[in-house]
Amino acid sequence: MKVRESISADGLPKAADVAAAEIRRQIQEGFLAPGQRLIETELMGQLPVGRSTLREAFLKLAADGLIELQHQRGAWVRRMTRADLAELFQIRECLEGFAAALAAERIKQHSNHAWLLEARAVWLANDVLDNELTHMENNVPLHDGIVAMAGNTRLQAALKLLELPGYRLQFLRLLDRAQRVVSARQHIDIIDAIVAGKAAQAEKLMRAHVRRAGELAQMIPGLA
Amino acid sequence: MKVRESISADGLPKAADVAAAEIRRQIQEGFLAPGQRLIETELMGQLPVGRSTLREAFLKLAADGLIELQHQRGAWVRRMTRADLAELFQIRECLEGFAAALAAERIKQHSNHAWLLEARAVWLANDVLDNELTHMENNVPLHDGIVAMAGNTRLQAALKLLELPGYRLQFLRLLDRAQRVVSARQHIDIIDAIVAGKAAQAEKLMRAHVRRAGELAQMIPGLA
DNA sequence: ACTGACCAGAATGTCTGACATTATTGTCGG
DNA sequence: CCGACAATAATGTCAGACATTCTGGTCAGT
Repeated sequence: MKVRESISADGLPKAADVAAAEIRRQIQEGFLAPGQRLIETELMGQLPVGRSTLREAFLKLAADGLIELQHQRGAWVRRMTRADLAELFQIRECLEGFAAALAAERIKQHSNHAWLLEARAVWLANDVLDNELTHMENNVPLHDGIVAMAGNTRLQAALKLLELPGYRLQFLRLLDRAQRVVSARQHIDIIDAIVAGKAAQAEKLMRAHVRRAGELAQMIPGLA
Repeated sequence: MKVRESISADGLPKAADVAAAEIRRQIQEGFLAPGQRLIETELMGQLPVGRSTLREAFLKLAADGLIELQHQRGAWVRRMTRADLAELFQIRECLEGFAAALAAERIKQHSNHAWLLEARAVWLANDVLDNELTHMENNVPLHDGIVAMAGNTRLQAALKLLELPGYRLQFLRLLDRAQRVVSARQHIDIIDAIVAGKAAQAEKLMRAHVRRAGELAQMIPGLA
C-alpha cells in the first residue's frame, strides 16, 4: 500500500514534501485549527525551507483538500461544514460500495481471501469493542484494504481525497460501546459478503455502513 | 457553471493560472503529445512567466492529472493506457450514475426541469446525428449539467478530474452516424427518466450509457 | 459613538540570479 | 557491442528584490 514517495536515489526526500508532511501533521493533530491562516513568512521561521518550497507545499496540501488557497489572500486550514461532510459521505457511500462490489469479484486473487479472514478475526475480538483507539486503528486499514482489493488505483486515489482531515480524534469520542458493536457487526457482515463473492450484497452492506458513519459524522461538534 | 477563477479585483488573472491554462490548451489540442517532456527553461521561452510561476502551473496541472511529475525527473504530458481508461470509466459509471439519480430527485428545484427539456430538444434534432462536432459539443454540457443538477460540489470536482484530457478529437472519429443515433437515444431516455423523477431508472440508464462510452474509448488508437 | 475615507504595514505574487544535486547523454577504451 | 566515466542538461532550492493587494488602525465628520 506504500505509495512511491518523491525520494531521490540516496534517500533524501523532497524538501517540499517534508514541509507538506509536517504541516499536514500539525493540522491533523490540531496544532493548526480549521480556519487558521498559514502565513508564509511565519512558517518559514518554523520549517527549514525557503519561501518557494513552502509555496509548493501549500499547493500540494491544497490539492489534497487539506488547506484552501485564494489569490492574494493566502492559505488557511480548510474549514469543513456540515454540508461539506454530507456531500463527502454521499460520494464515499457510492465509491466505497462500488469498491466492495469489485473486491467481492476479485476475492480469489492474490492473498485477498486470507487477508480478509485475518481482518475478520480482529472484529470478533473484544479489543475493538472495548477500546476506542483500537477500534479506530483497525477501521481505517480495513476500509483501505477493501479499496485496494478493488484493484482500481484511481478509485483508491479518489477516496484518499475524501478522508476526513483532522476530525478523527473528535470522531472517536462519538462512538460509545454500543455503536462500536454495531460497527464491528457491519464490518464482519461486509467481510463475509466479500469472501462469499456476493458483490451486490457487499455493495449494499458497505453503503449502509458508510451512510451510518456519515450520520454519525454530522454530530461532530463545532462545525460551521 | 463558471467556477470562480483566481482573479484579483481589477480583473488580472493569476499568471500561474494563465500559464497552466495555456499548457492545458496545448495538450488538449495536441501540440503537446502524451509522454512529451515539459522542460522548464524551454517553456519559459514560450510563455511570459518566470520559472517559479511555471513550476506552480506544473503543480496545478499535475493535480488535475493532466501531466505527471517526478522528483528530479521533471514533468511530462500524461500518457493514458487502456487500463487507465478502463479504471477511469469504471468510476465515471459509478459517479455519473449516482449524479443522475440525485438529479432525478432534485428535478423540481430551480430551473432544472426547463433546462432538461431544452436539452432534450437538441437531441431530437438532426444536427447532433449528422454532425460529429455538434454531437460532441452538446454531449459535454449535457453531462456537466446533469452533474450540476445533482447539487454536490465535490462530486462535480471529482468528475472533473476524470475527464479525458486530449483524446476528444480522436474520440470523435470513433463515432459513426449509427453510434451517434444510439447515443442520442440514450440521452433522451436518461433525460426522460430524470424529468419523471425516476431516480433508479435514471441511474441505470446513465450507467449503461457511460459503460458504452468506456467500451468505445477502448478503441482509441495509439494508446499504451 | 458610529461611519467612512485614508494611510501605513503586512503579506502575497512574481521575477531574477545563483548554486547544489541529479539525470541524461556522449565518448572512449576494451 | 558493452560498460565506465566525464560533460552537459535539467531540476530542486534558496535568497533577495519589487509591485500589487489586502488588512487593520487612525482620524475627521456626522
